[in-house]
Amino acid sequence: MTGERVLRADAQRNRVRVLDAAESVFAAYGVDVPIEEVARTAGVGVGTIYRHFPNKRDLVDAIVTERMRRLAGQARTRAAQPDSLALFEVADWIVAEATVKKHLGATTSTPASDKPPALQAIAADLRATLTDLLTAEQRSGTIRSDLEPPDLLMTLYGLSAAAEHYGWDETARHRAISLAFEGLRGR
Amino acid sequence: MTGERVLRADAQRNRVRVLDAAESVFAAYGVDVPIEEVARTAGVGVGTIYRHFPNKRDLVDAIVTERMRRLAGQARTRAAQPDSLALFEVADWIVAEATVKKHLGATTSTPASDKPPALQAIAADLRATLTDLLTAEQRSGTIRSDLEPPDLLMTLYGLSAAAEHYGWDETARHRAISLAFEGLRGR
Amino acid sequence: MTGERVLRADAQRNRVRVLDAAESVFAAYGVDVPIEEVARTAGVGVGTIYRHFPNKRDLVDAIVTERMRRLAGQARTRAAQPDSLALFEVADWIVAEATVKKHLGATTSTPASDKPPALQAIAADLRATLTDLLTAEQRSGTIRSDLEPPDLLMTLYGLSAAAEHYGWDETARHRAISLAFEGLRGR
Amino acid sequence: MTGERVLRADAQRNRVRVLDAAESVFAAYGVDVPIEEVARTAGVGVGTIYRHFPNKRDLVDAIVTERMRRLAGQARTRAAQPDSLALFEVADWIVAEATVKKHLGATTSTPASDKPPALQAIAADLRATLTDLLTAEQRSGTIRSDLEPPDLLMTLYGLSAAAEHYGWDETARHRAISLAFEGLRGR
DNA sequence: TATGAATGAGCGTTCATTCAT
DNA sequence: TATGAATGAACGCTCATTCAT
Repeated sequence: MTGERVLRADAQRNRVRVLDAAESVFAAYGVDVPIEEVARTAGVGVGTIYRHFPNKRDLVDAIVTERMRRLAGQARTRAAQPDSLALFEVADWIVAEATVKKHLGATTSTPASDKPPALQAIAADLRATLTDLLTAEQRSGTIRSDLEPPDLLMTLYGLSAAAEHYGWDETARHRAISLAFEGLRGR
Repeated sequence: MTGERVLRADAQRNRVRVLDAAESVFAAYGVDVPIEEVARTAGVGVGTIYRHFPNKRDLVDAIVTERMRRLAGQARTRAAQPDSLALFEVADWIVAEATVKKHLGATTSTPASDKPPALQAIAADLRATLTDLLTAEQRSGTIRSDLEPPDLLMTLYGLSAAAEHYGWDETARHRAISLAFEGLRGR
Repeated sequence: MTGERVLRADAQRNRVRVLDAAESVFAAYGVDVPIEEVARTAGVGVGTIYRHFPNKRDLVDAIVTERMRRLAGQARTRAAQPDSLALFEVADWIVAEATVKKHLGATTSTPASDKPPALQAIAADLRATLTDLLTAEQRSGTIRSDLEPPDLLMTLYGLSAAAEHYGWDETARHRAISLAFEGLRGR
Repeated sequence: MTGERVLRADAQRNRVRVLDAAESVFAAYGVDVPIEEVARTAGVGVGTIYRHFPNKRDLVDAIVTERMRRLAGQARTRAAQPDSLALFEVADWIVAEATVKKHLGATTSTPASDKPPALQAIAADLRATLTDLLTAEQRSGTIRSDLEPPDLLMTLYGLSAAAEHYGWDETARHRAISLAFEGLRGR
């Protein structure tokens, strides 16, 4: 039993190494990079990757899910103590994450029926948090009351896509988000 | 001479068929679709495609260039008689075009040094037109004077990406653009 | 009838242009060069080439046949007035011809059952002439009497292959042939 | 460690199978034969070939290099105890090897700048050995003193080409080499 | 269990040959 | 009849996935 435990720990460490390697490799060269490259970066054989992730798609989804989980958690925490900056900050985190081939953004903003259930649940959670933040801002009058959650989501999607495309640093990101929020704020 | 004309006409028709097929196939399945699929859709052999376009990349570029040429032309014409709606309309055309894998948007908004010169020139032309329209609006006070052309381009990029992702119809598109422009307009 | 004659003359001219183009193109880039390249060089369409030569192989054979015909003719003429230099001179012509991918040499020296009858006949004629010259030299004692025609042919083949490979000029060619003939001459 | 060894052994066996298959297939049908055919003959998938040899050219070069390495080694050993038969024997080995599309001969006799460094080095070594043998024979007066190494190389090239073309057996080979060497020997 | 060698379907591209003009 | 556009089989090569070790 202890032996099994040790093995599990080993496997777990490998899983993490693969995930880390995949994340950086995909971010750098796109998801079309061969699995072999990920294996090389992770310092494991391809077989090991396939043991943890039945196919390439699953690996990509796992990365997205992980990133999203982190994001959704942070967002929920931040939303627990809402203030006038909360929505902006959460939006900033989301846009900042927009790297790995837009996959994150894409998954954030739609039910995405072809995504694994786990991911869909997390995305739904994030959307719920965003909706909460939106409602709060509308209640305090800082965002136009005629906006719907999808308006916010689509704005975040556009910002994420642009962030990925232009490779925005923090300054550029803040400027862009501010500009977009100006529109949401209304007169 | 007439004989040559006839031949040309035939080849030209095939070129157009290929272009049309490629446009719809790429739009539907992405540019990673096999050339063979494009050929099948066009009702020609792969060799015919390669006769007209030395390689796949050139085919994609040709589509983007064509779309962009149309757009840049329309935009320039519209910009010749500028009024308070001109920028919005041009933006609407651009966002409406956003289909073929975001390539159009991507090319509109950056110098994209790896694109063929013809495309770069057209993109530059479109950017110039947009800058003109922006300046005009700023002069008439309908757009914040502290905005730079890149702010407009990035906004259009984000909108285009979202349009492609959500598959917006005209109504959704207008709403999104209005919202974004609200931000550009300022208080 | 006259009209037909004119047409024939036209066709004949095209045939020659194709043959000339093919000869120089094949010599320069090898027989693997696309037919299209030959057509371009000849200033005709590929269809014209295929009208004269049903397939690529036939075109190559036609060139070889033509070269060989010239060679066999020259050789026969020279052999009509045999002297102590005749064999050397004929050998020199043959080796000098060795360019187009060794095809000439290859065809010169074997029955080559997969070659067109016309070519085989000419090759046989050339071989006969060489045999005559060999016999004459043997009779006058300048070549070892124990040599058989195949010994001569194989020597010429080797020299031709080397000529093609090294791109010998006249000087190098003469030196090599002299050296080889020294061996044939015997003590 | 043992595990690694075993794996290596397996891969090594496949490498050899591929090399053997390629050698015989290329010898039989020429190097233009599809890689697929080599794979079929070796009883492996094409991917396996490409795992061992990045591209077709490398496979061909590997075969040539291997043959040449064997040859250069044998030659050097034989040249260490030179006697009046040494040069003839080495020449015989070289000519006997002349199969795989003349590539071997071609590489033996020229610097061949487009060949891999390893092959060039081995070819240079073989040439050096031949030069040594030539010099020795000249010193003992069995070969004309006015001959240069290139004369010998070109003779071997011609003999190899002929050997490949005619498919000489040992008897024919010996006769041809003797004949050629007669010329090198001089009066 | 981890490894990485093996597999083979699939892709981009070429080019001999055919055929509409 | 000459033209060159169209065809499509075939090739070199890649890479997701499987499997022997």
